[in-house]
Amino acid sequence: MSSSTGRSDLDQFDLAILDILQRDNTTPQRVIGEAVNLSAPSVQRRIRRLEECGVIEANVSVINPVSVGRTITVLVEVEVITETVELIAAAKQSFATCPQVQQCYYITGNADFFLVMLVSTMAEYEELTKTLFFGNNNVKRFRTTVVMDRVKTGMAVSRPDA
Amino acid sequence: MSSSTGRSDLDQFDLAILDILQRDNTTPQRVIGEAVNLSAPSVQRRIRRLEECGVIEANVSVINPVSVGRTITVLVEVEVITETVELIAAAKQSFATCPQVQQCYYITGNADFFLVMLVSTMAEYEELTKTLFFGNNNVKRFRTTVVMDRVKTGMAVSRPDA
DNA sequence: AGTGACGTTGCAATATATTTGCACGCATCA
DNA sequence: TGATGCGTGCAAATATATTGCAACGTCACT
Repeated sequence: MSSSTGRSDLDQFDLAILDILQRDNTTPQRVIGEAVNLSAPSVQRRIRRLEECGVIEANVSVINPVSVGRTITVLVEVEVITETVELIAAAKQSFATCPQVQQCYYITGNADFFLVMLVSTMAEYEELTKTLFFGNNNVKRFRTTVVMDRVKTGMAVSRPDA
Repeated sequence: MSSSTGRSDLDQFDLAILDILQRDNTTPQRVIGEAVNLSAPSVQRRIRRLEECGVIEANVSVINPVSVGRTITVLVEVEVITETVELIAAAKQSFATCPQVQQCYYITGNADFFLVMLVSTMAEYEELTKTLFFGNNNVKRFRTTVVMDRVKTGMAVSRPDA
């Protein structure tokens, strides 16, 4: 019952802790405790709870794509032909498992999918389109946009109130 | 000279470490060491180097937006009227500082910006459009798309080879 | 009001992880 | 050949995370 996060009664302490962890999750619990006025063990137990109930989904390092050669970010809007449950599931699967697809959203509106992709060269991207889009009978159309500036990136979620 | 990551000669050890850290950066150095065949101190020194040269940009917790009430993901394509350096910089600034804007890309093509936004209600979104788009004389047009399924999210970058 | 169950807290002790000092190995290059 | 630089592992030192425990508050029910 506590796998996907339904309701979570997060108090101000939890929210404050989450704010810090979203910025830097290597912050020592002692320091977090000082910041939120709680003891380190208390912080630790709250973090554990947040992890167990799925509020904290992951703890990750964010790396610079350029440093591993992924210099180009492209955005792709994909429109499919038929929207059956099976075909949509198959499309989700194929996009999600492609290493160059960093993010994939199933959307309303004209298009059906929106992808954020990281590639090393445009040649690599073109190659990918052959398998990902042209190779998929159910893809009607796709529109590619190249990113000039990654103005703001990340997974941070700001709290509704503050 | 080592602020923004230009060249980085990452060897197989570094890449293997980054793969692990991108999945779970709470993995003990000892465990990482066992996985990549290196001692814990060596792993630690490599991680420090990767952080110093900007390969590792951040260490963060990823939280479930729903758990803090941000239940709706919307994608927005924004087209501006005039593309002067100053006006573009101003737009970047206003998008980047908006808490509900999780990601912002400056793009080629018909539109000029692409935003990933997290909001609690559509009413909240509508309110935001008043300040962010309608309130900006330089915004010609914006197109809103609502996300039905966050199929794949995250900031992970897969290595070009493997 | 009294009482018991429950949940959370802080402190102190313990376990675990990170960081540093040091000597060694292995390249490159004069 | 010998000096230098860089990275390594081991072991010790340091810092951090985790757990046991007693105490406190809240709530429901007597």
